[in-house]
Amino acid sequence: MEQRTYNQYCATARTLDLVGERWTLLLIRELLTGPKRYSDLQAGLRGLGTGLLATRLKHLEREGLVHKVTLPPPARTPAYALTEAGQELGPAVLALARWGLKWAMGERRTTDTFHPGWAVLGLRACFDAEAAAGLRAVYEFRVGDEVFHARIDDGTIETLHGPARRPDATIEMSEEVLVGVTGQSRTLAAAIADGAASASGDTEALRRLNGLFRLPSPRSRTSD
Amino acid sequence: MEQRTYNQYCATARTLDLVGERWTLLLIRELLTGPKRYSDLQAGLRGLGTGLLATRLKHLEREGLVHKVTLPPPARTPAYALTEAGQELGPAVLALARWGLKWAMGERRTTDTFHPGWAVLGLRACFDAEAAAGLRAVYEFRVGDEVFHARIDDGTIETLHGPARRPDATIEMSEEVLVGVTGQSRTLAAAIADGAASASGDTEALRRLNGLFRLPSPRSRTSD
DNA sequence: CGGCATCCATTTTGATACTG
DNA sequence: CAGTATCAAAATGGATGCCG
Repeated sequence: MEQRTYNQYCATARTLDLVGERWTLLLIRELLTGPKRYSDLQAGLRGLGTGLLATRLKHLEREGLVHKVTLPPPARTPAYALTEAGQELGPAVLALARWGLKWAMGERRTTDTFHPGWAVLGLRACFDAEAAAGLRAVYEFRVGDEVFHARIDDGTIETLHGPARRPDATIEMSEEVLVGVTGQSRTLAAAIADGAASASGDTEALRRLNGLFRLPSPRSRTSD
Repeated sequence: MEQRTYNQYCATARTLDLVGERWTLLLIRELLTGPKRYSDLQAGLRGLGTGLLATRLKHLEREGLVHKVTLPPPARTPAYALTEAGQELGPAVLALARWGLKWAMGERRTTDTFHPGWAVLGLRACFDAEAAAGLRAVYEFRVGDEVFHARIDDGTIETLHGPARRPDATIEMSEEVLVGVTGQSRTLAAAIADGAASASGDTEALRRLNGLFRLPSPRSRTSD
């Protein structure tokens, strides 16, 4: 089973040799918000069969982008995490996401799955480092039965799956509302203002929240 | 013939629905340095059959990322160019390239093809906007029978195929030397210093050239 | 649950031959 | 040169079955 390659001495092609196959970058997207178990990965990637998932994981492991870990007690169950090399694909994945937010989102189709983690990663894609200068805050997001948190520290952001230890502020909303925010049919601020989302915690942290993310104005590709 | 999709309401997945198929991002990479004719695209993408190239181009055209143009006189031949939406994939492609420069380059294999344009795009990937503050210069690169130019204007860079109208400086080298620079077995400055590359033109422009690009230190993925 | 193996229907792709 | 047409080889997806 020879590995397929573009056979080009080019940085882009070499990267795509490693992560350009179908599902691979989405697998990495899943892991960018923290380690995940096999079944969680399957759940996040409907359509990816168990066999292909195993193949992809083994490939990424062999190539040093992913490694197998054992979740800390009380879980003690095996999971997959990104190595440093894998983590550093974050900027590339987020660049693809930024492009998609501007040029490809549109409405949610009835056949589209949706997971809150994708929107949380979208926050990271839209994070405005300059607007966060001097801010140090942890926000917890509760959506349906999923919890995420964003840790902001003076121009840097980290978005992880799971609860925060001591969040400065907590924002809670339904999955539907988050879908609306993702597609920019409403802003997070508007959702909070009209009660579709509830926010609590440190007033100053909440006040600064709105300015931290700069969403691109959606554009149509067909009319240029 | 239904188009395959991940069926996810996620910006990354939507982007990959459009440009995630094999060869597509490399096709866009080719066009990032300017319009190209059908046969030039084939030449840059060995292994991509003519049938698939036609399919990909038609798809990208239909999706509004590429449009067909007629090259200005005296060429007057049909070519393909990126639309605004297509151009804006530049940051994503360059992010993949930056990752590859750090984590995936290694040596050139005997089976690897190489085109100077890829290295020129690599320059764009490594461009350090802060280091270019206040600089306005056009550099022309001659490698083998290919010519490119980089136009730098106070923190922005544009790298295009073809000669510059009035370059401030010209750098010339063989393809082998450029391969060495790409793989970081030697720096551009060193190549100029030891005569492997020749540079001429405005002294000030040449003096600032070296600081403009920050290459990542190559790292191994297997030993972390 | 985690993970690999197997079988099979569909798609994608790669390589080449062919046409205006 | 710019593509179409054709066909063989891979890759994918989906279902299942197995084993610890």
